[in-house]
Amino acid sequence: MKEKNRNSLITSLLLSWYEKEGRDLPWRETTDPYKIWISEIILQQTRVVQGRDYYFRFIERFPTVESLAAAKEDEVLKLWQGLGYYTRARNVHAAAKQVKSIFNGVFPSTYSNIISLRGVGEYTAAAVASIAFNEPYAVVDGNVFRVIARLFGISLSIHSSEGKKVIREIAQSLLDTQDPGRYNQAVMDFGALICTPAQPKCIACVLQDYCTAFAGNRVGELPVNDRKISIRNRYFHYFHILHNGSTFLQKRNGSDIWKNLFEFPLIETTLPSDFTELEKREPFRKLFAGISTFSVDHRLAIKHQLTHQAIHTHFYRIIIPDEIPFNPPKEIFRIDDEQLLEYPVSRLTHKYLETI
DNA sequence: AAGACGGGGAG
DNA sequence: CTCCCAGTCTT
Repeated sequence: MKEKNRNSLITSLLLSWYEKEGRDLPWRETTDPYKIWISEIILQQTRVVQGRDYYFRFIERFPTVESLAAAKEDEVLKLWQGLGYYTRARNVHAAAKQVKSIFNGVFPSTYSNIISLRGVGEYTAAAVASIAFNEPYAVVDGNVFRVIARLFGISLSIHSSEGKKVIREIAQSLLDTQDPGRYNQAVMDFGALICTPAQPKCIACVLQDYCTAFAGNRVGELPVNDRKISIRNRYFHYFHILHNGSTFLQKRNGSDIWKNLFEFPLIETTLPSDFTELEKREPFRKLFAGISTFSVDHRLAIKHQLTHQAIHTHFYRIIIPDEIPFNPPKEIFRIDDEQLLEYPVSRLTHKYLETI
């Protein structure tokens, strides 16, 4: 019973803190489940400041789930350009079509139906179900993990299934079932503003007296994150080809990075490579088959640092004389320069386009 | 259970 | 440079 009192005290302190100090976020002004869903997808692994403008643009272009379902994937990706994790854009589009075909165009109103949508996992389903439909599901995101691990002194890794299970159970036990949506947003704001990853504001914390980590001087050690990421080096050599007043693009596919985004013809190597060395490679000969004379101009070198890979990139501008016929492999298509900006591209390719 | 998936900001 | 952000999906 002591435990129960402590938990309900924590919950009410969290709620009264949120009442005074909670953030003013645009998607909190709506009760439209579609818009709340979009905001939750955009905010996956993404800071509020980074996603905010994307949310406005997305909602303006696609104000309803029907409008999104009717869109072309390229346009959805174009709106997502620069935000990262492009699977979210493809999934959100696919999910809108699911809503249309499976739920008659009406956004589903229960946790189990919401989680059946593409790209919606436990977190997003709990968030939308609680905020838009008042369903009693506690969210567990990075903030919640940190807040609960510290409050309750949980030393289990946040990547272990046991750790996830324990945190999820505590989160659910803290939930205010009268207003689950408000409670969920309160914990997340608390994690984002007070119980931050680095230099948490313990001095100003209303839960200080109830925090196991604070009492044991372990705030800096929790939550336990034993993830070790290795960074892979990759070498991309892009060719901005000019021929007869047009240029050339291709679409990325497979299960690699930037799936379904566009880019210039590319040769990837596992080791650093200069142009002279590239010319000797089979992919280069295949790309420029029959082209004996062309001019080469090294335009840009960029190291693009991502979470799991470092992409060392060179952009070359290749000018092929107009009188020489150029017939690249079929996956590479010809476009006019003015059309270049209509295609969704990675941040990396966009940086190059900004220089020309 | 472990990796892959982006980009940016903070320290 | 490392860490991590309103996570999800694939292997």
